[in-house]
Amino acid sequence: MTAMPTRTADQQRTQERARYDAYLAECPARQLLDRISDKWVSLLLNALADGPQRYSELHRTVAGVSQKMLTQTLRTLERDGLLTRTVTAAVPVRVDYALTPLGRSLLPVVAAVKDWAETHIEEVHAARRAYDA
Amino acid sequence: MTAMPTRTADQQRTQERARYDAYLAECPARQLLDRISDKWVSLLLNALADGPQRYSELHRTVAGVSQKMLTQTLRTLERDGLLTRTVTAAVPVRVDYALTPLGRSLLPVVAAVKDWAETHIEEVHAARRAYDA
DNA sequence: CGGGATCCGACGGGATACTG
DNA sequence: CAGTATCCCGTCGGATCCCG
Repeated sequence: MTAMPTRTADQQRTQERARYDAYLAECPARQLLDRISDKWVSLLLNALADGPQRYSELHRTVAGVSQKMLTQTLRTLERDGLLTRTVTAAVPVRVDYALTPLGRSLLPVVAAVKDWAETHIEEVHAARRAYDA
Repeated sequence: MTAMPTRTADQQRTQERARYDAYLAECPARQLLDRISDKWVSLLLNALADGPQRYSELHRTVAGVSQKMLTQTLRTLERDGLLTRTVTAAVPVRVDYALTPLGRSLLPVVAAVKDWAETHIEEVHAARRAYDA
């Protein structure tokens, strides 16, 4: 019995992929992309850019979002320190959301994405038409 | 029988959400975000930033990606005019991928995201720790 | 070497109903 | 008003096998 490799090539690749996944999980850029690429995050950030808004106001401003996703998205943004949640005890209750300085510092990044998109989207569409033909 | 509204409030909201979804589908910024937020897109863009690479090279460079997703992602990027696919007839076949000027113009945007992430990720992590406590 | 085709499990997210 | 809880279905993406 000679020195057989303990792991097959497949097992090695699986392991490497696991390690790469772990690396990506730590990668700051990856984490931020996962955040702002969320369907509702950039919409909410922009909605709050002009000042604080109540839950129901946000629900109206970002008309397409469901209650579940609105709440869930706001929670994660609060957890990440990008916005604050202020509860005013009253009847009925009042909850205001506002950007933190950290959240506000993210606006230019979102704007950069938006700018590239609006400048080059027509080229992309043209490329698609050409490709599909 | 008085003037009853034909649609209930629920139906109206459903319609509005449909309209909003349609609006988002057309929104350039949304489309771009959907692209670059794809798990592998920014990785591939960066991998090709230093010059063209073959399929197998990309497969090794971006170690975590599966064949399926690598091919699929490259196809959509090609369709969007962000990179080119060059087949060299030979045995075995050789396929090279390279960024187009349009794809290259996207690099600064990805870099902006990366910069914010690396600068502020620690604040985000701190905020999470505080929130979880 | 560079894919295409197929199957299938996980999960993201909408709809709905209920609550302090 | 501002949520929470549950169900449920569609899609994404990995695994696997096959091909020119």
